[in-house]
Amino acid sequence: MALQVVSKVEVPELVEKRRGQILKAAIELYGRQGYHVTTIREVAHRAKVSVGLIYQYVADKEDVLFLALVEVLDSYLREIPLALEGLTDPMERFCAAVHAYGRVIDARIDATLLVYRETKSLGRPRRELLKAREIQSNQLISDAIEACVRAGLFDAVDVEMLTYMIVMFCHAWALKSWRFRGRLTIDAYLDRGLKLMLEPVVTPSGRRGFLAVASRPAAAPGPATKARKPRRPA
Amino acid sequence: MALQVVSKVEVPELVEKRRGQILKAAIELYGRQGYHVTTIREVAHRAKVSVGLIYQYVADKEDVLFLALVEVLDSYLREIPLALEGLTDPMERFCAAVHAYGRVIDARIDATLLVYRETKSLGRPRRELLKAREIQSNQLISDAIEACVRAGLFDAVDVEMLTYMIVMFCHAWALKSWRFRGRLTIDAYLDRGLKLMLEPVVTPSGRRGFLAVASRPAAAPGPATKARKPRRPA
Amino acid sequence: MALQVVSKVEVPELVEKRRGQILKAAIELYGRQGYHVTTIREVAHRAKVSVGLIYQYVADKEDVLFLALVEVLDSYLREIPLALEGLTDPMERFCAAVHAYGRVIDARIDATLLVYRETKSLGRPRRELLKAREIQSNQLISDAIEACVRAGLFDAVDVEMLTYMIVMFCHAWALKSWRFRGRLTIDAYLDRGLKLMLEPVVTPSGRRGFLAVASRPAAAPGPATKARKPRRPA
Amino acid sequence: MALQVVSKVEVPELVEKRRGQILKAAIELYGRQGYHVTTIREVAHRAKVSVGLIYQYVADKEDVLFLALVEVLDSYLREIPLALEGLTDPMERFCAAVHAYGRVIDARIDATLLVYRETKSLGRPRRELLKAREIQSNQLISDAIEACVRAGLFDAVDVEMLTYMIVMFCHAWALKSWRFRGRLTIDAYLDRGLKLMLEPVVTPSGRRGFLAVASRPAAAPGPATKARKPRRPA
DNA sequence: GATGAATGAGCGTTCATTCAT
DNA sequence: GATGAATGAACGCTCATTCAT
Repeated sequence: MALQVVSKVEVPELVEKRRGQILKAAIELYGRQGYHVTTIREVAHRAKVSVGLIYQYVADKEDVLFLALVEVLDSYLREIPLALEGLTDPMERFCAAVHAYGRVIDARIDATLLVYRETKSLGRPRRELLKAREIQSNQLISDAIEACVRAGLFDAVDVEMLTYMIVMFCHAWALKSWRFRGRLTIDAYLDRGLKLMLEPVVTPSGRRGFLAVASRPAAAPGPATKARKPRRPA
Repeated sequence: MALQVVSKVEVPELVEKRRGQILKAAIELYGRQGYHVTTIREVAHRAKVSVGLIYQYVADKEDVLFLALVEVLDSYLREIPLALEGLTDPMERFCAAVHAYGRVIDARIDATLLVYRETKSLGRPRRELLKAREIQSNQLISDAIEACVRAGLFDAVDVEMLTYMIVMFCHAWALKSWRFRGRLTIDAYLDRGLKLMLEPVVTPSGRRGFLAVASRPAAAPGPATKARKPRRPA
Repeated sequence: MALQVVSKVEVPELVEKRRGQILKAAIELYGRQGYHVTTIREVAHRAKVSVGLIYQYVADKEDVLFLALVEVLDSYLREIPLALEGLTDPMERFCAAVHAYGRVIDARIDATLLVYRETKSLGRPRRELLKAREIQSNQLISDAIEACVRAGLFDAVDVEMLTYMIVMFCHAWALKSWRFRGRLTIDAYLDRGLKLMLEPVVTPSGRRGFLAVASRPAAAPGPATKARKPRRPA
Repeated sequence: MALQVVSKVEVPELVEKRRGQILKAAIELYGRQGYHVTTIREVAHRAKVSVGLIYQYVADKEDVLFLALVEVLDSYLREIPLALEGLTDPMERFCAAVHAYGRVIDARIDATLLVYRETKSLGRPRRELLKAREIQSNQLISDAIEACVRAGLFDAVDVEMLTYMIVMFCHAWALKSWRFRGRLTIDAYLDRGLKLMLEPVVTPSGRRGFLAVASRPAAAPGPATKARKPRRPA
């Protein structure tokens, strides 16, 4: 199938390791310079392997792009659940999810833009697979929203639309990074946005929890955010 | 300067006409297939001119991209003021501006995505020029917001942030068109979004006007929106 | 015939005038940058005419080269007899001829090199024509030599070989101009060379005349030679 | 530096071998047709390699020209010392040097002309390097002259001027090959020229040696000269 | 007669991909 | 499994030449 990326090498650990090297290099280079402008030679060089080796783990230059984009999307899918571990309060979980999402994006702005810029360079079926991955991320957010609704913390809302707006707002941090970067931390940015978006949604009973969560210092800073300014309560 | 695109032909009308042909073809092709994948030969062919002719009006392939992106951004700057002509009520003007913005985007989804995808392929100074163009569009929206604030229709708000959210929301129609396209018209999409975003912002006195404007059928459908389904009141 | 350069314009004075403009520009540009590197556009620009005009007086880019080379060679054929006018003494005529030759070359070093560099770019028959022109120049020199021989001023010599050496010596001023230029004037250069070459050739009776002619200051400096240092008698 | 020609392949033997192939083809083609008229494809074809391969050993077309010209000049520098090996008599060495020079030129007339025709196509620094190479060749000749002077075989002469004349005379064999080729061998040509040029220079004591050397049949014909006619003693 | 916009063949160069070692 | 030299299709771009005005 066009979806499969075939490797001439069989040993799974080797495939994992080599592809890891290659993709790391590729994501950096594609993210910085763009996919089409980056040559396989450059990727090989940066990954400290030979050109030939790449073609043992991948059939195509396009395969590299595909794997790279999948890897970026997967990193979102790994990070968000990680941030949720141990949290039980729905409001807390919701906020944690959004912040986790924002932070992965902030940590890899170029990679995020890469997804936006180069998804179209892929064939139809692979684009669909990527879309599915994105929907999975969204699901993590909308699950958190629905939990809040069920817990009576949010009004009954158009969950899909709200999810969509939140996700777009997170992505916008990367898409328009020149606008707020340097002036705001990702966390401050998210809090301001959430407050605006949730105002009409949070129930009176949810409001306390929301305020508490939103205004407390970020629980786990993570390596993603370098500077952190005190968030000013709206 | 790197910003200037020089033409070997002097006659301004000819430059206008030929560049028009070339850019139309380029925007279509770049929008559909991507910039790097599209050859100058393809552009020439689609514009029904010879390869050589393109190079009489442009110094290199990157110039074509630059002019294409400028043209797309300029079309926004042309359309929004057009939609405002004759309108005096601030609320009406605000809504008209947003809907006009949304409609140009809807009319040229691929072109909008093109801007997102390929701006990075340009050199620094040209990227800055494009950013300036975008800020001009945003200004049109934020002016409309401020007028509403002055008229007491909106609360005093963080105008910059609100503008930003609205703009991103419009762009999102293109960026995530697969999500709502076919299920919603651009106007319905905008109304739903605006309602969500403005809820905490509109003053009681503004509310009547807002509802009136937002729920009436789109005044001038324009050529942008093909299908139009009745908007369901939220 | 391939030798003919056809003009679309009939009026001979016009052809003369226009070709003059074109060739002046062409010789300058070809001489400085080389024939292949120079575009017809550049020639047109420098000649202050349009590209199209050139093609009314010439069929080909190669035609321009051909005419240019002919013009250079013809200028030699014009200058040498001019310098001989009024002179009757064979020895004087001989020296005048050589110096005249040297001076045209000095005056148009680039043009002379052009002939060496680009003759091969022409088709066979035209190359032959050029060769014939060169032989005509040589004839002027060898005629002068033979007159000296007949007058008993030179021994009976291998006239052909001597002519050849003198001609090459003149050309060498252009071919290796970096070697003596600035250190010697063309006249000093010629005198030194002639003395060396003629030593075994001049008869005792010729010697007085030779010394007299060779060591007197150049009769007509001409515009060609800028600096002029007193020739040191060998 | 602009002087260096960089190769993407590191292995020195391979570089040597491949460049050898490429340059052989290039010198032949450039020599026959001219540099600008010859395409890289033609060179590749004649060298029996692919176009791409050339660009692994050279950065651009101009590099090929540069290496070609250097190779031609170097072949002079290799051949002359070779012809001197084992010879001790200054007069013998002088004649051997000149004949060796003449023979390499005769063996590669087109290559010699190539140097004259295309040196100007190179950038300044490379042109200087070539000039330096030529001066090295000249040095070999002038060293031989000076040895003769020291041995009392030549009068004290303007060594520089004499060297220059001899060198030009050798080059002239190529530059004006149409004149004597077929009628004279290179050796006969050289002997005649030398006799003329050296007449006023050779001392009585040197004369015997000179005549002996000059009129004996060429010691080592070498592969350079194909036809050989008996030299007629002057 | 003169112009210069338009054409398109053809060149230099790149780079994804292969395959002998 | 890994290497990197070799290939050649294909692209961006130039420029001699034409021809409508």
